[in-house]
Amino acid sequence: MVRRRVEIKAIEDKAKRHTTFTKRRQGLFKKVKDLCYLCDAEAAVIVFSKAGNLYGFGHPEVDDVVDRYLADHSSSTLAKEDADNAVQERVFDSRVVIEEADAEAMKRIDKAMETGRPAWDEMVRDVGLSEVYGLESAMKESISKVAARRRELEAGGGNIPVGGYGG
Amino acid sequence: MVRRRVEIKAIEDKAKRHTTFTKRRQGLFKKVKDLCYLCDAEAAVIVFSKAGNLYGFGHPEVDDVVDRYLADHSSSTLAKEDADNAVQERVFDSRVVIEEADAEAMKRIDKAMETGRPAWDEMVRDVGLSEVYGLESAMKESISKVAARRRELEAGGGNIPVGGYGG
DNA sequence: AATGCTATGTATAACAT
DNA sequence: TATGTTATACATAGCAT
Repeated sequence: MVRRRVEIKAIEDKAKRHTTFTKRRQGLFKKVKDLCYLCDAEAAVIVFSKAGNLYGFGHPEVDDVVDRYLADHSSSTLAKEDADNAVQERVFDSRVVIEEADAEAMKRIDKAMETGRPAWDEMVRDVGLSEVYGLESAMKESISKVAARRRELEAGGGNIPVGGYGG
Repeated sequence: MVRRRVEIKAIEDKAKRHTTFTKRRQGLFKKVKDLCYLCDAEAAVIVFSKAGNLYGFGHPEVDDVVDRYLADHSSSTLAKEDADNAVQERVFDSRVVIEEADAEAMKRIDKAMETGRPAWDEMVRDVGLSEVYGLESAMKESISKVAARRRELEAGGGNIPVGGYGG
């Protein structure tokens, strides 16, 4: 039990890696919780293990924070800190891009939607940069609304449409 | 400089809260980075300060992890740890729900898309639970592809369509 | 494999600038 | 208000079960 200073490099031994992953993941989630409580913040962590398992913690909920992230970050300045602690800034105002791309792109998008979802996916392969920005932005906007609607319904308050599929 | 044991409750003093937020956020990001390096994991943290500012860290990128989360978590079991360290399980296989809701719901979705994006948003208000599951799931699937396509284009490799809006 | 223990490394609260 | 210093609380590597 000497615990030498821990080197930050990939742990090769599978059992050891798993133990470290479990312990540090727990510690990480606690840190997030404390940060939220202490500073009245909202936060989420999403972790994929090497094996591909998904672990998440969020306050108030992972999904809430992710939805807010999707709604916010494409129309504001995001300060991202990369792995070397350098800071990169990215400014991206989706509304401008949408206006530029709107007319022609939306025509193609609507056209593709008419023929059903598979074509929708394939269509993405042929889309240009401005279009993809507009498309992604529009979808993120919508998905926020859809997720909000889902939570509303899950909470039990939703108004089921006539002839709908409630439940 | 006595540093008494820290109580986990809201810090009222604004200056102190800000200092704590900054320091703990930095520490948190480092923890995530170390976890990823040590255990060959992928992870992202998203933090909204009380003031509403967005901070993020991810390996390899916040967006990559969020995209993977959106693609994965609605079709698998997610073990979520809540604020009290209890564990909740939520199983949600979207594919089953899609099949159930598909025919009628997709007709309405396509119909709404034909008339443009505003109607798309409004339509969500009238959608039922099964439909909203199918809709959300389909959108998450598609947004993954769109985001992937965007990154591809941003990396410079994309094939700009004829008559497109490249740049 | 998961959990408990404890020596020790690390994060950070209070303070100073 | 942001950054640096330092004493101390906290997280956790190594080991045992």
